[in-house]
Amino acid sequence: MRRPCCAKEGLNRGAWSAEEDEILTYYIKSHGEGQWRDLPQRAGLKRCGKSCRLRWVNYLRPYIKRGNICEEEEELILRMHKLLGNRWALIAARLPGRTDNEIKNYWNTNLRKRVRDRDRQKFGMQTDNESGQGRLRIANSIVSGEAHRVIRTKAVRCTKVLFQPQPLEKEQSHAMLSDVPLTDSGNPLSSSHYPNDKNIDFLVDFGIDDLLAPDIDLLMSSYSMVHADKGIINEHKDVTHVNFPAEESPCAPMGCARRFVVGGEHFDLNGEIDFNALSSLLGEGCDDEIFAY
DNA sequence: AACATAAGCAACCGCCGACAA
DNA sequence: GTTGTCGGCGGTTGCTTATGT
Repeated sequence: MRRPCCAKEGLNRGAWSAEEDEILTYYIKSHGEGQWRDLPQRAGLKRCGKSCRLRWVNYLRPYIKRGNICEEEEELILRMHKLLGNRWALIAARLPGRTDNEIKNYWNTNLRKRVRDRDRQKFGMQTDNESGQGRLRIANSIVSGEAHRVIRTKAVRCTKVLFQPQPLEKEQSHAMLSDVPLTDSGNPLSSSHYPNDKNIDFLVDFGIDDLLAPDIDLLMSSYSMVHADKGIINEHKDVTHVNFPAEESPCAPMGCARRFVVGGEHFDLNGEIDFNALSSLLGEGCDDEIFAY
């Protein structure tokens, strides 16, 4: 039987006071993160451990950016959401200083409605205003990113993928896809497995996630270029290689560790795959076909 | 000015996967 | 293989603020 993360009685709830923030920040800076269950007691906070973690992660942690999501970030969110669905933590991981909660809130309050209206225009449906609906709380399958089906895929073994270290032009993005994927046995795939092959075997053998990682790298690199121009960020400029150490990637068919390195930082890619996004990525129209395996 | 409604967002809840015993 | 714990995630709630009437 799972015990609750903390005793609920006598604990503070709701908004955090400045004093609580100070105590939590001081404690974590001197003792480090982790041990959230016991942290409140040790720090002298009348809060649930989960609440402490959430407060730290979403608000108190250093280098958190708040508000003013710029156009480039917004574009990145839209594209990532199209690729990954509601995987807020994954999306936030690609937006330095942003938290999953902020991205989620931003999507729910700004982007979702906008994209939904766009989709409805596209499919000739009513807008919210036209139908007289108010604030939507329940999940709506027509909501963007979900208007087309999102499929959970099985990953395949992939032990190592290397990218050329030279700087990439945007036009070269799709060329990244052809950077020596490996088969289960570790051998390079034949040219028949490359993206312009419509054969479904391409998806099975190549590994759908392998397609997405480069695309996300592209997103990051293009995003970084824009921001580097503005002097905002530059830490993601050098997308140099993708590496899947065999010992870290047992890569059973159900779960391949999808890890890539951007500017020295490691990212894991675990996500639902949007095949429509994939089709646009590949420049192939597969709207009418759903591949599941 | 007062009230109603909508929007924004911090925080909570419950579930799940990873891990250890 | 089973059970319990922990940390993390996504969905949802509810309070606060903004806007409309």
